[in-house]
Amino acid sequence: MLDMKYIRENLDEAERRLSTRGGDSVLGGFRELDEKRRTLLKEGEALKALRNTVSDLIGRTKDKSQVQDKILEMRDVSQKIKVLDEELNQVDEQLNYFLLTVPNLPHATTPIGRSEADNVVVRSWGEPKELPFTAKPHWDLGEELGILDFERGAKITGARFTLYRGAGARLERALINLMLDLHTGEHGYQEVLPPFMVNRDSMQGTGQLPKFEDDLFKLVDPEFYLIPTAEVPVTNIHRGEILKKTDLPISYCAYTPCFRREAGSYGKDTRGLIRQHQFNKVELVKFVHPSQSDAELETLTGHAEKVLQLLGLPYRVMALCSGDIGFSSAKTYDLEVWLPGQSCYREISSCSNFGEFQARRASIRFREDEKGKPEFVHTLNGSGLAAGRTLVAVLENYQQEDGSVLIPPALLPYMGGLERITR
RNA sequence: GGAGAGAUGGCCGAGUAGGUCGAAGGCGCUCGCCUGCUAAGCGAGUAUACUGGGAAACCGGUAUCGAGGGUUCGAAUCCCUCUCUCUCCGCCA
Repeated sequence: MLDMKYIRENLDEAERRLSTRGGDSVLGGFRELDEKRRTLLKEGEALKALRNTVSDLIGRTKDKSQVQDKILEMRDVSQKIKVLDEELNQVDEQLNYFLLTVPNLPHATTPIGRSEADNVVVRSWGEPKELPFTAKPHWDLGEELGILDFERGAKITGARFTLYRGAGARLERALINLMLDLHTGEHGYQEVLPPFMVNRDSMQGTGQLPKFEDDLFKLVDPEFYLIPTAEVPVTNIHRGEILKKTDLPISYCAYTPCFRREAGSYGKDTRGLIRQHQFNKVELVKFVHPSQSDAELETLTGHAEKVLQLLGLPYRVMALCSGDIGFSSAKTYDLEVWLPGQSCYREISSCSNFGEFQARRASIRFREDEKGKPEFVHTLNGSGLAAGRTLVAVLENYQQEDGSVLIPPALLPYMGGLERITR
């Protein structure tokens, strides 16, 4: 959520910065709504002030017959207040909805661009492997090795659900454990295990609602939502809180499954594990002092990269352009891992700085000075990493000519002695 | 699922025959005084949001006692609905 005062005082600038995201003007109608609100507010509050003082007088008067006329007068005033309040509530609701649907301002360093094609390669690590034989995509490897059962996943639930078996299930768990151990042991994150369903307020706090309801799985009774990422429950840990400045930065990492409707992607990535309705992910979340968020995005991205480096998986870091960053994000780096089976780079992590956008929605603050006003913290998060896609990358990069898959050295301690997955 | 109790400021905790309660008191915290040091003691201060005025310091208004609605000139206090917490019983991993 943007600062209403900022929009009020810098409407043109805000509009210009938002326009770099593409699409239509988003701030139209704000001025009118805002002014209407303040007019109603002024009028209503003046009447309330009057009522308060007169009611006070009535209260002090012992003989109520002396103030009978005042009582009648205030009865009218209250009626007027009620009408104004109702009108104000409507305007507030509109304004609030409006504010909740305006995306974040792109960061000054976010490259300007229209689409994915305008994203910028920041750096690369490792050499995309040229295998000395025809590389298979992971769905073939997984089925042939009997570790990924797409048909049964579909039978049990439906399309985009997969049953992992044996070494496949073990490999996914190994990856999750490696990531958690790395981030908690080496990078200073506290591990948390949050609820996988959240309420509406939490979804609104991080920006999924009210705009992206279609992307979510929703439970009817009670009205909960399945989390599309651990970002939601973990960022909301501190919703409505004023944090101690000395506690910042706060760093959490969490393993959770993630549930996404993937509405509007019917034709895309229909094969394999790339686009599932349920997938596993280890997420990194930080609450930081506003002056530190730029630097923290770099370190957090580095923490995610470290996983790929440990696994020996070639990747590149992309700075997403203004037209491609998410609704709540000011700046995002995507990590894209090399997949020999598909001869392309695929997103495996997304690391974002949200500035105060989420903190304002969720009211997460701190005080610069003991007596100072509360200010919003900055929030960041990044996948460290998406486990399913990491498994894909391991299978495709470590496949052998005979169809077996070697276990990367970093995972050996987690695989119970298994060094190679074979049929 | 059945029966009961409760939700007040950073924390604890008053306030239930409606009025001067943004809210006593205590603790904590901040500043000052005092004091070989520490502790104790003394004094002052200590919520948030919106809004009006002001360059600012700051001053004024409104709202907030779990959330929403109602009664009333006026509600932390009365009524209704919801949420959450706790205790007992049942059930259950």
